[in-house]
Amino acid sequence: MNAPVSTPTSAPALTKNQSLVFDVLDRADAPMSAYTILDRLRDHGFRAPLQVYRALDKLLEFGMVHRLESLNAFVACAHPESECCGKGHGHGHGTVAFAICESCGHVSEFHDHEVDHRLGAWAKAKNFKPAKTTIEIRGLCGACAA
Amino acid sequence: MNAPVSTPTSAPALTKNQSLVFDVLDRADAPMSAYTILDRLRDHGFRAPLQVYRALDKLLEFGMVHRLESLNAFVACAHPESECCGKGHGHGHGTVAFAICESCGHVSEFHDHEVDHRLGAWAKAKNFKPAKTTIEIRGLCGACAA
DNA sequence: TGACACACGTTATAGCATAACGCAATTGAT
DNA sequence: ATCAATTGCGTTATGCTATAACGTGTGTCA
Ligand SMILES: [Zn+2]
Ligand SMILES: [Zn+2]
Ligand SMILES: [Zn+2]
Ligand SMILES: [Zn+2]
Repeated sequence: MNAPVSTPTSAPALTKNQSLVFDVLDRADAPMSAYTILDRLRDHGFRAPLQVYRALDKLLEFGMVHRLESLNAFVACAHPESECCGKGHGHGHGTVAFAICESCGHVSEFHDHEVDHRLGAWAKAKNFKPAKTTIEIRGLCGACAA
Repeated sequence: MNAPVSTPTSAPALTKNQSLVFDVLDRADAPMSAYTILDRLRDHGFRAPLQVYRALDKLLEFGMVHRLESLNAFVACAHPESECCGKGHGHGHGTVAFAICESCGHVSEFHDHEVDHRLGAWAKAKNFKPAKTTIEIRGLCGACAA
């Protein structure tokens, strides 16, 4: 009864908890911390942080959610469809960058092939094997900077 | 008696606590968390996290220390001398990237002008005003990947 | 049927960071 | 000299973020 429920869609089947967490993030207009997500889901039976973290771990693994390291918070994936660096595992995409507005909280997710390339070139030259790359720009969005 | 002690060098004068914290980081061969720094300085009279965090805040402000967001840890600045993007406030440098070995903890700090340029161009196009940019590559260094 | 994998729930604990108070020393007017 | 503003410091308490360790239930597949 706790197994994932398969759906007619292409995305990986999500369990109930994973769906609840993803829906909260997908509807949010700013990054959310795990504990904020927890509070939003108290009415759906969530009682402990682990319920959130376990769902987040899976959603991160599926590539449906991103963690913003500079905020200790999470966002639903909203990367543009440009699959130029897709890695082929279904939804997958290459390294992505985030622009985070410190005033309104809005996050823009984008991919820049040249940035990826330059960082990859540095790694290759130094014989460094990248596993995960974080790029986050904090600042003010166009609307808030005006 | 708590005022900074001026020195014949060019760097900003550091207070006793700031010097102690910087020395610990400068001698370390891997990033250190604030609490680890605290433990190293118990013998020098440190008793509370705030003593560390306040020193770190100043050192970050001076550009002598960097925070690694993906690790919640700190490193002494070790950027190469290339001052191509120096901002002129003494030691200052432009956006810097970190390659962090998940096996041995070694951190390489580097600057890539083209990456800076591309991220700046994106920001300009989107009318986003960057305040601080984080670039961190987690992976395995040459020595550990062998 | 039994071994296994996986999602789940709960309690406790670990690790990271700041709020709020008050004191001491320095600085730089007036 | 004296006062006000600033800065650094020390302490206590608190809050936020994340994981360890345990046990349960359920579906899968020899
Ligand atoms: Zn994405
Ligand atoms: Zn904004
Ligand atoms: Zn540096
Ligand atoms: Zn290494």
